[in-house]
Amino acid sequence: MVKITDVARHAGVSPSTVSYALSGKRPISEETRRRVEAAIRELGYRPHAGARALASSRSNVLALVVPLRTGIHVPVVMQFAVSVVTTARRHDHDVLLLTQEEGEEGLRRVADTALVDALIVMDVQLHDPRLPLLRALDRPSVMIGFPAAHEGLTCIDLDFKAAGEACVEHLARLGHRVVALVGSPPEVYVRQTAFAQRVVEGFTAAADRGGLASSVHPCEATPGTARAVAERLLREQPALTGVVVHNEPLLEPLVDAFEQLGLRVPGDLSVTAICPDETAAAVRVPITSVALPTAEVGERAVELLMRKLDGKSAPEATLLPPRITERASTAPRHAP
Amino acid sequence: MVKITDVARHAGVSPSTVSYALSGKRPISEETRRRVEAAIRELGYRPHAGARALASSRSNVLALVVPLRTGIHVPVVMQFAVSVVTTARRHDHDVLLLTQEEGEEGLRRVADTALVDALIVMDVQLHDPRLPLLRALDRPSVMIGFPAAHEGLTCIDLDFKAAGEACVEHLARLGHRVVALVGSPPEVYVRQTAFAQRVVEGFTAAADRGGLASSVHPCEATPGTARAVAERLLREQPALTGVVVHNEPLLEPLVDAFEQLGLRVPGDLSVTAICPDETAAAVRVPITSVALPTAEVGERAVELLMRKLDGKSAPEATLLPPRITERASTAPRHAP
DNA sequence: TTCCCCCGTCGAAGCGCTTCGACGTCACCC
DNA sequence: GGGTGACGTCGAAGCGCTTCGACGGGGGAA
Repeated sequence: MVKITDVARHAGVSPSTVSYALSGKRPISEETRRRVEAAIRELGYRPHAGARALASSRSNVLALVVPLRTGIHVPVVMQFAVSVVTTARRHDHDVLLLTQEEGEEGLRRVADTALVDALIVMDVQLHDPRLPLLRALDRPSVMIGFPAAHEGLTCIDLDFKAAGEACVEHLARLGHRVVALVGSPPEVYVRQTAFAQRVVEGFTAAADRGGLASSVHPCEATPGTARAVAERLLREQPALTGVVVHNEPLLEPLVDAFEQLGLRVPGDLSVTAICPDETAAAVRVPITSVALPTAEVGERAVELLMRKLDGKSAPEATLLPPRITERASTAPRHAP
Repeated sequence: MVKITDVARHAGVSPSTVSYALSGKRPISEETRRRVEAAIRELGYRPHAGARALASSRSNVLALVVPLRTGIHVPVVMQFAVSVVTTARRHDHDVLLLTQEEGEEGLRRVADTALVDALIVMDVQLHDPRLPLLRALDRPSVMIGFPAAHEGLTCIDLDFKAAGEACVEHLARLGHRVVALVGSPPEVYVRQTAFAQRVVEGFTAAADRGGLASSVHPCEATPGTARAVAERLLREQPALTGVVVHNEPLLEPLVDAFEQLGLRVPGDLSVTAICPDETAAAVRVPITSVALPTAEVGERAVELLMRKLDGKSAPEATLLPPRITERASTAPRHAP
């Protein structure tokens, strides 16, 4: 293994000079820097991560806790993860993968052993048991999602309440008076997963405000249930003309089911969704949707951490405003 | 931060004794061990990961490279990842997440900086550019998947060729004479992704051997294309009665499409698949399938690495034999 | 010209842990 | 009863890096 002293000798400088040339923490003459860089290249030097972490008390590793629970749409989780990893790399950090299963003990372990410098937590519940721990930890953290009480914590997410409202308001503007929310699986609400709850809030508030008749239906995320869901909706609300879907796997099958029941989309029924743009655009009838900006959320989560690690201030709450994209699935309501 | 010297003082022993009590590398008296453990508990001691890595030249971290490319079914990737993380934790290791995008440089970086002790690589191509690198690295690695030439490397995967064969043979045994393979997306084959290729090999070989008429159809993994795929299959092979699906997202929509075209499953058409058991069992008509044993593969990949890290021998090639489970989607062929 | 300060570099002191060799004690065997 | 190990513990020497204080030399200000 080639170490910093080898580089130093080869470049005719002291080890500390090599270190400063690498970190830029002290000025180094152009000439010296060049010689050091040449030596590094010729010897194929790579600083030892452990030694660096020990001496600098920075591991340059971030922990990412991913949810594994049922009802969570896996591809979306992966999009967050990829965005986090990619952004972390841009900031010269790596990402350690923790599963929800490891729980609080896992968080405490990687933080207390100084394995990681900071943490990102996903799948936040309204009353998340990890909150006290995150507050107590001596390392910065960011939550993707908003718990009920988040003072002293840094959170970022799409403004799901506003997203729910945006969908209803879009439908209301088109003249729809009876709307339904096809939500996430029941267990997601039982766990009080923050984002799902907030969609319901926004949906209901906007419908009430606009005087629309509305109903909320938690639904399994299995495509096979789409037909049954569609039938139930129409049975319970025969005048239904607007649907908001917050359930990725069900989106396409649900549209199919409605059409098989004789309702054209958007002719007889307008459909909007809250999901990644790619998902919405890929459906046979491209769906008007509020984008789930996974890439942006992941990126900004990392950037918030970087600010905190640099000792700079970071906003506690970042709510990304919903952005609705009109596609082919919504249209003005038929004259009755 | 509480360190090993604090624990030592509190327990009335030397730091090295604490270390040995922790690692078990030298015998420690019952009495001393108890005192050390008590001190650790009382002080809330956690060994510093960096210091440990530096002194022992072991980071207790594994790198996992996950594929991000199109055509790869994300939930399956996640299942591998979860299994790897869980198993790694059982062996007191953590997992660093690398994206395919980081490429060879990423592998070299984490290995050369001693950030990780060993590597797991997924989404192996037949002629994977990373092979020379993995051979040259001074750290052990395991590939999930089999490249064309894998001497000197450790690989593990389901025996996809045998899986393809098993599906055809199952259909042949039921009397089917005309079969089709609904494969992964075209780009997967273009990249020569190892497992997809091998399924085709096995499928074709078994069909030829049994004298069955067969055809292979790479297919996009978008549910919306199911109807078109079904129509094409029936147009090209009107006598078709057996289908093998190696394309998770298309499985359920395809079954629906066939039924909409007037073919009952399994009455008129028998369907088998290669996919995780949960996926096969969740379809409306539960699908006879060869299981994709993601949990087992991930677990064994980690265990192979552990053996290698312990200096023990590990088999170079581990091919898991296919296990077919009969469900409701296959039946003897109708008398013509 | 003198003083001061900044630039660029060096040496040395750790960071917190593991590990090696050494040493005293005790039991056991011939 | 002395030799021989095994056991249990200690002290010290690093692991490879960062960082702090120091210092010589040169330029600008007075």
